Amino acid sequence: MSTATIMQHFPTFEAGLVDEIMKNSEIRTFRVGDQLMRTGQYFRSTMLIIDGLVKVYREDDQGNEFFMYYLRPGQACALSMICATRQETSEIMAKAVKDTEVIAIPLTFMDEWMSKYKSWYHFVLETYRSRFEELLVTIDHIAFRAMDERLEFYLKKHMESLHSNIIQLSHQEIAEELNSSREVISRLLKKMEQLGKVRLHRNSVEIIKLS
Amino acid sequence: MSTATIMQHFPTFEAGLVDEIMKNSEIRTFRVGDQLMRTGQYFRSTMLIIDGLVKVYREDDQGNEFFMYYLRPGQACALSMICATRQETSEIMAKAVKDTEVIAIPLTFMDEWMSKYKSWYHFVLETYRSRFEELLVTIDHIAFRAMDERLEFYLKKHMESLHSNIIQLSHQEIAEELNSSREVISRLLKKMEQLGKVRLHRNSVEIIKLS
DNA sequence: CCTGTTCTATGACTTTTGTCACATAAAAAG
DNA sequence: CTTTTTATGTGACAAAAGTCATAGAACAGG
Repeated sequence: MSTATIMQHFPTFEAGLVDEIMKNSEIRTFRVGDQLMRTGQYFRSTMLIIDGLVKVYREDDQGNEFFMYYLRPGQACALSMICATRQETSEIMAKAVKDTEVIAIPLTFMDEWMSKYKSWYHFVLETYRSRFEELLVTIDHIAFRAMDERLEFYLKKHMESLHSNIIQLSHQEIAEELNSSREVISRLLKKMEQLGKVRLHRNSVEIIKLS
Repeated sequence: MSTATIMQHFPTFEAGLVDEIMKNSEIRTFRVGDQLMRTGQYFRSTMLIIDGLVKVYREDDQGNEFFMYYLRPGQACALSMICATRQETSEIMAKAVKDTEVIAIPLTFMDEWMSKYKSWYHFVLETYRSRFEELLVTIDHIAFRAMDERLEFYLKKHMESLHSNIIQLSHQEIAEELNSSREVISRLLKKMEQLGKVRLHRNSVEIIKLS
C-alpha cells in the first residue's frame, strides 16, 4: 500500500493519519462474489474501500438477501466503525461485485484516532450520516413504492454504481435482491422493454432510458 | 433543569459535561401531538429526551407518515447530532406521543464536547449505532414480513414503549403508521381478536397475548 | 451438432392487499 | 333523548404480487 493510494481515495486525511494507516493496517483483496462480512460475524477491523465495488445486504433467518446500498472506493462500512467498544457482531452482509481492495484497520485504533485526527473524526461521522440516509431512502422505497418503481430505481442505482448501462444479472438474481420472485421481475422487465426503457438479453439487462 | 434530572437519565455523563449542559442548553416541552422536528426543517440543536415519549417517522412527498421507531427518555435523535458540520435539513419527522420534555443543545457544542468529554463521545456513537440498528430491524419487517406479522410487531413495540397493554389509537391511525389502509387493519385485528390475541374497543386495542 | 442445463416467457391461478360501498355501533353535540 | 359525527365491520370487487406449470430460447460441454 502506498501513501498515494490512500491520499487518492481519502484526500481529507491528514499526513499523520495516513502514516498511521500505513503502519497499522493491511490490504485485503476480494474477488467478485466474495463476502467481506457475514451476518453474525464478529468485527475485528474497519474496512475502507480503495478499489472495486461492494453491495451491502440485510439477511433474514431464511437466508433471503435484501439489497440495501453500494459501497464505493473512498467509503467505509458504517457499522464496523462503531462496534469498537462493545464487541458486536455484524447485522449485515457485504459482498464484492467487482474485484475489490480494502484497507483493513484493526478496531483498536478507532477511539484513539477519533480524538487524535480531526479528519478521521469527520470521516467516521460523515460515514455514519451518509449510510443512515441511504437506509432512509431504502425505507422510502419499500414502504411507499410498488415493485415497478422499485425495479426502476434499482436499475438506476446499479447503473450509476457500475458506470455501465448493462447490468450483468439474471432476472432471478434481481428478484432475490428486491425480495420478489423471478416471474414478477420478468414480467415487469418485459413491460419496460415494450416501453423502450430497457433491452433484455440473456443474463443481462441493457438500460436505454429510465424515467 | 437540575443536575439531578440530567444525571438520572444520562448516568454516564461526567460532571463537567453535566455542568456544560446546564449552562448552555434549555428545556423545551411538547404536548401530545406536537412535532419536535419537521421534514425539511433545519437543525439548530440536538435534543435529548428526559421525559415523555417520541415517535419518529419517515414521510413521503404525498404526506404519508411511516413510523420507524420510538425515542424514550435517555435517548436522542441520531440525525440531529451529526448534522453539526454541514447545515443539513431533517430527513425525518418526530412527534410527541406523551407530553415530552427535552434538553435542547445548540449544535455548536457538538464538536467541542466530542473531544472534551469521553462520555459524550460514547453517547453520540452509541446513539448512532442503536438508531442504525433500529432502522435495520424496520427494514427487515417491511422487506420480509406480511402485514399481519408487521401489525403484531407494531403492537408489541407500542406496548413496550408505553408500558401499557392498551393502545389508544384508532384503526385508521394504525393503518397510516404502517402505510396500509383502515379496512385491512380492521380485518387483521378482527382475526387477532378471534384468536384471543387482542380485544378491540372504540379508539383502542387491548393486547391480551401476542405470540 | 446433439444434449442437458440454465434462463426467459407466459398463461392460469391464488393470495394478499387495497378500494368502494354501505351498514351498524359508539360517542359527542345539541 | 334525539341528531350528528366518528369509528368499526364486512361483503364485493380490483389490483398487485406470488406460485405453478409448461414451453421455448440460449448456451455449455461433449
